[in-house]
Amino acid sequence: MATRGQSVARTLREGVLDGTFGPGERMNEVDISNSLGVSRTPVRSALGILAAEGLLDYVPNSGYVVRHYSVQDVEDVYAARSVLEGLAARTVAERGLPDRHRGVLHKVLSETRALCDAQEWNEDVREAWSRLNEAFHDTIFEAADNRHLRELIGKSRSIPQLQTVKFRWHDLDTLIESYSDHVEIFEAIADRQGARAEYLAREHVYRSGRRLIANWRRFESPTPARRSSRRVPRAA
Amino acid sequence: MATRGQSVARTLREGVLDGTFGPGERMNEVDISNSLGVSRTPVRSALGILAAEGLLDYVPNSGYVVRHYSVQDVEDVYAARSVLEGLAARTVAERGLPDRHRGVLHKVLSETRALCDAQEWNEDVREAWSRLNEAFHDTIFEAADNRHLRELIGKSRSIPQLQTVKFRWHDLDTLIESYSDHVEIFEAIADRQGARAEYLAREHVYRSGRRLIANWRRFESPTPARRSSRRVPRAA
DNA sequence: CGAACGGACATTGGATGCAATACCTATTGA
DNA sequence: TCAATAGGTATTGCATCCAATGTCCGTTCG
Repeated sequence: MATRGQSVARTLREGVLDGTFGPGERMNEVDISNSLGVSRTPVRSALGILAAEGLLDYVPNSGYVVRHYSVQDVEDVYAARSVLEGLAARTVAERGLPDRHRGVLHKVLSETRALCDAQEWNEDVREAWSRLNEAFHDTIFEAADNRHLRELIGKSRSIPQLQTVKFRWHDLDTLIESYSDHVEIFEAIADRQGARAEYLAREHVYRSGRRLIANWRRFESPTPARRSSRRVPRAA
Repeated sequence: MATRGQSVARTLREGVLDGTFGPGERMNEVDISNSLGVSRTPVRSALGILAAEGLLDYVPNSGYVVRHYSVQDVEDVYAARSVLEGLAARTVAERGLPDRHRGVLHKVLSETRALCDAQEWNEDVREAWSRLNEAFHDTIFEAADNRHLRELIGKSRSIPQLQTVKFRWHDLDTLIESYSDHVEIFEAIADRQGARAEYLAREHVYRSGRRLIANWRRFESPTPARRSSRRVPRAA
């Protein structure tokens, strides 16, 4: 096991990503340390890390609040992600896809294909596809073998509330369209078509982003106000 | 003034970037806190931040060491930077360059031009050009108006020892070539040529990176071993 | 009745003390 | 002479304590 600070950071990171902590919500040190059963020290360390990662905003003498991602922010993230994924795809296409990664991609694609053919849509399918989608992109990044690129992409995939928005995001048509994109990207990479692979990856991410943004707009409209209760009103 | 943790982080960050702390060097908490006249707490906070930024490596129960950037790492960084700068240039070209930024760029370019025409090369010229170069790129990022992109680029510009390597990096020919690149990028943006601006920015960063990498290789060859003295050998 | 002022409190920022862990070294035995 | 082990020590990890700061609320004065 790692240090407590690290595990607290992981826990809090998950909470921010899956929406347990809403946007604008204050991260109270003593509350968190009480609920996690540790002292304030590792909590503070974890909060500092999450702020450096961009998940929290920090104001001196006031503390940390969950960063609010507007529609504009999500658009910005996906604009950057598209060129980064394009770079990864092009790099792999030009350098050649190692057999190991080729095998993984093949497996991922055939499983996704099975999911498409089943023509069903439920929570299990959504979950399975989510993992397959991540595996596809991760494998390409790994094959690109660029540590810095992986770090940047990691940052681009950490968006507060992403999980909850994604939850109502997908449907079967999305899955099929995405699968078809993946197949083309894979073939372009396998055929060493660098420019084409880059273009396809960019376009794929752009389309995914556009769908996400549409849902993000619906998601954030009902709750435009950022909660910011510094202190709970005293009882009586 | 901000908190002590923040100023300590700034100080240490500069030290890592300008080579005061060499690659692989241990960041001893008590030494740092003594030399800066603060307690261990803000130092620990600062070290955590720098580790999250990627400037330090962290191993539990051992502490923080300055991250070693190999030639491969620098290549990776510049590969990512080139597509990010390309995205920024294209974005500005497509959305149009605001008058304010146009004015700044014009001023930066004319000052750079004056530097080229002077046909001199000394420490002051190098310093001035370094600032002008940063201003040029910063202005484009600002005009691109993409918060996430700026964060990613910031990460890509934080490389340990960058300052010391850059110190012996430039010469007059480099300056002239770079100026000519900047002029073309500016014109492409002003003419709303999005694809061309992206290509030129990419190529410009690629060339800059290639030069830096050549020097990096010369720089790191003499000291391949990463210093890792956990404790200073006791005297006698 | 409204606005400004003052006090109290919650919360964060920093310092210090203590425990735990790992490393280094010296010693001993084969 | 080399290797393994045991002990000492430096250093980190965490908890707690104290100071500082900002916010909220009640009161008072215009």
